[in-house]
Amino acid sequence: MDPNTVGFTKHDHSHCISDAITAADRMCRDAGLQLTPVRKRALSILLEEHRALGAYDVLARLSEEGFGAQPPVAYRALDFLTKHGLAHKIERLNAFIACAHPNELHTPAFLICTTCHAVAEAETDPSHSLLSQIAETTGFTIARAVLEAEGTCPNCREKSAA
Amino acid sequence: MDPNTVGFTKHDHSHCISDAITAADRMCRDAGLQLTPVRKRALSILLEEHRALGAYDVLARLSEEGFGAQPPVAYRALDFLTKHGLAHKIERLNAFIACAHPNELHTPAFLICTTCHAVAEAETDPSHSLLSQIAETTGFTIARAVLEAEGTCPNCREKSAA
DNA sequence: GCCTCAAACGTTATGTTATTACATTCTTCG
DNA sequence: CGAAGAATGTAATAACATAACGTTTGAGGC
Ligand SMILES: [Zn+2]
Ligand SMILES: [Zn+2]
Ligand SMILES: [Zn+2]
Ligand SMILES: [Zn+2]
Repeated sequence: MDPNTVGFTKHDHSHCISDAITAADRMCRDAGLQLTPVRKRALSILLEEHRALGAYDVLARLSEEGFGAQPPVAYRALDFLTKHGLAHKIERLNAFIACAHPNELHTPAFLICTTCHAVAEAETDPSHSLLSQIAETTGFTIARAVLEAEGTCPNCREKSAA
Repeated sequence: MDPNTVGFTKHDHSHCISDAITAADRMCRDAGLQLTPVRKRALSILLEEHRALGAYDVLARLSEEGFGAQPPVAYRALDFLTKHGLAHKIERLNAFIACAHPNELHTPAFLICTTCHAVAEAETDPSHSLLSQIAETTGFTIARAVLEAEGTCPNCREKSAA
């Protein structure tokens, strides 16, 4: 697996935001979805931070910029983004993060560093996953999977060893 | 995998509660832990229901029975139970469920039926898991994993087909 | 058995996350 | 244009969770 896939590495952040927005724009156009100003701004806020943000964090920034100030403003935008694969909810944190692999259909897995609070999104092969196997043997049909691991990222591990 | 492992099947419920309580009693004694009345009752409430209960559901039943009526009463009991492997938190539901495999050290995986709200706990082999593999290739150290799948259980699938 | 101290418990208060309900505006399309 | 549905805004409330502090209890040392 490409380490970059997993997000604990440095990268060209200025480009990654604009690229993601462009991709989202095109995806929505192609799918007949409305990437409205609030929704687009909510996505760019998540992209800028590059970490998991609570709905109220997003809301605060949206309302500063003239959008509505009530919770549904943030929750609706985030619902749209998560529904269409542009963002994901990290259940363990009750927080949201921009998708690192849009376009591609995927079952994301997240690695959450409890020290620096970085969150990396890894791609998984759904057909080989543990849950799929369990589901197969029991007759359960999976609609959505949550795969999240908490622990220490390589960077923090290194620092604590030093 | 034994289908019973996974909890969508019928079973001898009267025994499963008392057995689990007995096992918990012994486990706590052996480990030098105090399975106090609130904690024991919280566990039996989870066992009786055999599904995921919110902390406030547990609290309501505890307070009816003369225990404290404030949220920390429930949260503290549930924290104890989850910390020592007698119960688990289902992150997707913000709810708690009695462990189906106490004693054994395990990384539980849950199958959540969105129709009947049953929750089954399956055992996993941590070393073979997807997350472990990802972690290994990226240098991430996993402390705790959340594996939850939402979908349709065999019973509900059958009914909807009929 | 008695004392000490940490753990457990109870309560008040508050913080955080999320939804319901309803009025208004914008878009789409015939 | 006009109807229908989607998107937005706001107010109110529900649901989930923790902080802080005083009191009780009981495990473990003497
Ligand atoms: Zn970036
Ligand atoms: Zn880290
Ligand atoms: Zn378990
Ligand atoms: Zn079901």
